[in-house]
Amino acid sequence: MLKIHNNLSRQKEVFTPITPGKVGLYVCGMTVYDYCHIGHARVLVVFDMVVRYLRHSGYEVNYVRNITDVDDKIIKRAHENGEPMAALTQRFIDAMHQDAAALGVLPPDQEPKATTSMELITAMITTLVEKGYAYPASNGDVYYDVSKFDGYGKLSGKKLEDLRAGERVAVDEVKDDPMDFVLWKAAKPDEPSWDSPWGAGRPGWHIECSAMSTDCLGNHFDIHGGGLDLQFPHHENEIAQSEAATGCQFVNVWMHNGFVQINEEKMSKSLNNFFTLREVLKQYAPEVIRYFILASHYRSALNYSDQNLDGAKIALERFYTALRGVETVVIQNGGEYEARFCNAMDDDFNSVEALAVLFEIANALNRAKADHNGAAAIQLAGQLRYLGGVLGLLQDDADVFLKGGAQNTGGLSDADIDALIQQRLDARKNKNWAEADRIRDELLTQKIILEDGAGITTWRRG
RNA sequence: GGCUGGGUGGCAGAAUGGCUAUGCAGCGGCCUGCAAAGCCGUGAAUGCCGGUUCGAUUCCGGCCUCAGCCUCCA
Repeated sequence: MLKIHNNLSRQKEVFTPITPGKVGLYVCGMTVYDYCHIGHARVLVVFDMVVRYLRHSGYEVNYVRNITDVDDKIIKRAHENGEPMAALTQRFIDAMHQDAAALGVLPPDQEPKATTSMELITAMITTLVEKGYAYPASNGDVYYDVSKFDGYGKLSGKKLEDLRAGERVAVDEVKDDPMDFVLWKAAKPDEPSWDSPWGAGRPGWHIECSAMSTDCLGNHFDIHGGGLDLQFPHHENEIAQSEAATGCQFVNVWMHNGFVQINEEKMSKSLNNFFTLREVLKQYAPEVIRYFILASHYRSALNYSDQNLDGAKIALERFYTALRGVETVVIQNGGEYEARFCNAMDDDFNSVEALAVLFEIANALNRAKADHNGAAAIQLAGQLRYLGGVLGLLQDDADVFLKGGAQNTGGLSDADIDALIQQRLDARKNKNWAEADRIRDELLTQKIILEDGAGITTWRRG
């Protein structure tokens, strides 16, 4: 029985889909004007894990993840670069898809873009204006009137009066209320724009998600996710827009993943303390990053550090070392471990405890190998790969992972290494331990670690 | 100022009203020419102060402290 922490109620609830057996899931994706950073990687991986587990549990999932391809920052960046907005966004959409694929993130079922959803967006704004929830302002913008929506603040736990008294709310002359937010922005000269009943302009950020999510999944759907920083105001505003427009509940379960922190501080564009995924991938294998993300609960803060990434690498080495040398046979279940694995995942996607179960399988697998129990080893290896696959992990060939190591450009080729190992085997045969140790040390300076087995020497990159 | 969520062994990081996390590191042993990997064993924790309870790290209250939201942000 799957339980999910619902941020709307701030507690774990038994998950009950609107339509039995089916799940509609919408996740706020990226604003494409730069490369993905580790925070984006976390959203991608966390909800990929959620989708994989929902499917493993037998649900038919319709996973929608949008792309914001028009907004102030994009327009600014395109202007700085002196390139058309569409060229800029396409470049970073392609980059994002590459990054997601590297992390083993499966493509969403639908990936709507703001710029190709303008009719939906203007239609929803029209409805909001007609119903009296929105008003055109003197400057050509259209604003949402928060005072008209009773439930405003229910997701973030904020009260309008507190928000108005907040330190950082700027007073804007054209708004009726400082908390009103923009649905449609009138175009300034040289800005990309679309026609609308209120003149040429572009959508405010929040409305696109209301329009696209209800279009793809219906007025009322199961799960909406995104980073914790989107809870307010973005998701709060989505609720206000969608529920005012449709007259029914928007979303049953709200899920937010925690931040990636660096030195105990949130990693963000505005603080300029972020690492792009591409930078990190120069140092660590993609699966190491995926493991690092899943080794903390999705709602906790995730502290980025070389030490923690190194720990993730070592943990994966343990798994792949256990899998190495065992014939790969596809097994479609986790055997005796499946129940505990699922109990962990059913508890609000507790991937950390699920990984602990995988370590137990690795331990049993190592014992089976030590006991020369080949049949048991093959079975356990299959179960480990199967359950690992539910998390999107351990699908690589063990030798490929272990010999791949860090970004080893230059240095010794596999053939060079094999030749040196052969020389060393000859030396060992002659009990020339000094020469054998010399070769081993020489390889170690290149971060090649040798492991002498029964009559065979294996190696890996450290 | 208003509102959230945290503080667990050397590190990372789960869980729990009484019993075991898990990984890394440490210590002892096995294996090895020596290592590495692996196996077996082992020490080590619940911010502070009260309360409830036979018993609290877990529930309640207060305090200290950290992070976050209230402005674009995954």
